[in-house]
Amino acid sequence: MRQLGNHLTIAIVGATGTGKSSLADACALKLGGELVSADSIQVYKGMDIGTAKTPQSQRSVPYHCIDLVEPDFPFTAALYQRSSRRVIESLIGQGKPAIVCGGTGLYVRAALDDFRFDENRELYGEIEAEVLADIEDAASKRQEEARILRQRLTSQAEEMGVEAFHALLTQRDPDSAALIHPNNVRRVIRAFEFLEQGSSYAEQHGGFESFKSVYPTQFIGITVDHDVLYRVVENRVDKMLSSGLLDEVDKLVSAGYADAPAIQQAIGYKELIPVLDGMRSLDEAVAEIKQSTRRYAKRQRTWFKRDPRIEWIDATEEHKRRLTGEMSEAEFTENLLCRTIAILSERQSL
RNA sequence: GGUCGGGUAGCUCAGUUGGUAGAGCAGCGGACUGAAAAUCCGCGUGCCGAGGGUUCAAGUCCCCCUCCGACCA
Repeated sequence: MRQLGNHLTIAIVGATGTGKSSLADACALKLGGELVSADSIQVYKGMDIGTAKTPQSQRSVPYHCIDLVEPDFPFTAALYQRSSRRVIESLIGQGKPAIVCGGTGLYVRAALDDFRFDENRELYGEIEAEVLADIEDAASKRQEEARILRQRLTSQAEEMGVEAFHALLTQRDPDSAALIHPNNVRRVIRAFEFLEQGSSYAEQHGGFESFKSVYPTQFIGITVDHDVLYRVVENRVDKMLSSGLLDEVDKLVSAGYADAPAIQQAIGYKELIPVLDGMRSLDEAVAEIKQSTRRYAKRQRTWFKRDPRIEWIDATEEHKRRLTGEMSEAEFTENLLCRTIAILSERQSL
């Protein structure tokens, strides 16, 4: 079994709560590989319960791309690409499979696909660091400059109004403007940033539809019917709260991270800050967390659905049995692992 | 038991002088290359509580029944 996939990278994807993490851990153990997280929030230190990071005690193999930076660090998909690829390449060098596991679609593609963020490296400068701390260093070199540009564009958008701002983009770069809805100010800003670097949003966008991985990769996706997944997700949110999510948020706030973009964006964090301030009830916040999680799961589904490389495993029945207690966590994971291995064997015999 | 108010989309409600309905939220679908757990786009048929009446035409007026709420006994 060891040889099975030792030259192969494995990606395990799907919406939150489908059971990716436990499968990926078991899979990595079985294949003698290591785990590479593809999650935009798990990269932050101190955000553990709310991001459902696999607790240290339950990790069977080394985990990478987790706890990379402090919550106020402006992390990006490009930085993720650099750090994940460094790990994957090193694992390939050692003949160990990398198990890439996560729900952030963009990060999965950044790690594995021919996505280029580095056409204009000068934005952040060359990052050749071996150590993660150096990423922070290298990034901070141009960080200030990038922030000023983005601020300038943001206030320009506010002054002009979205329509005029988009019209300006149409003048400067009609191809890119055609791809972006005027109301999507963030992306219009992004398109101007490309122009500042002498590149273009439209140009980059061209590669989106071609699903070509840079490493030989087997994609495994887990699906679960909506109603079942929603029940799983709601249970999980309740569990997070009983395991101290509120305390975790409190700690982050005390550490001065209340306004950090990561916290302001992350489901389970942004909703609880007003609770700590006494501005809203816990019940209300919890209901909102569940709702945002459901919507998030939907967006993830939409993202992964269009990737033709993914081999889907439907885990609806297994989740149902887990909910009723008929099936244990271990049996659940074992079941998914068997099906994953079957897919890998089939691939290898081709 | 009586009086008044109300029963319209999953929820909260609009609905003008009668011309067979529309907002917000929820929900669903979609997009996505340096903020992505973010950002953005699209989608509204529902026995208008039941029955009867007036009318060419009733969510809208009349009668009756029923349910909910408030008040009076």
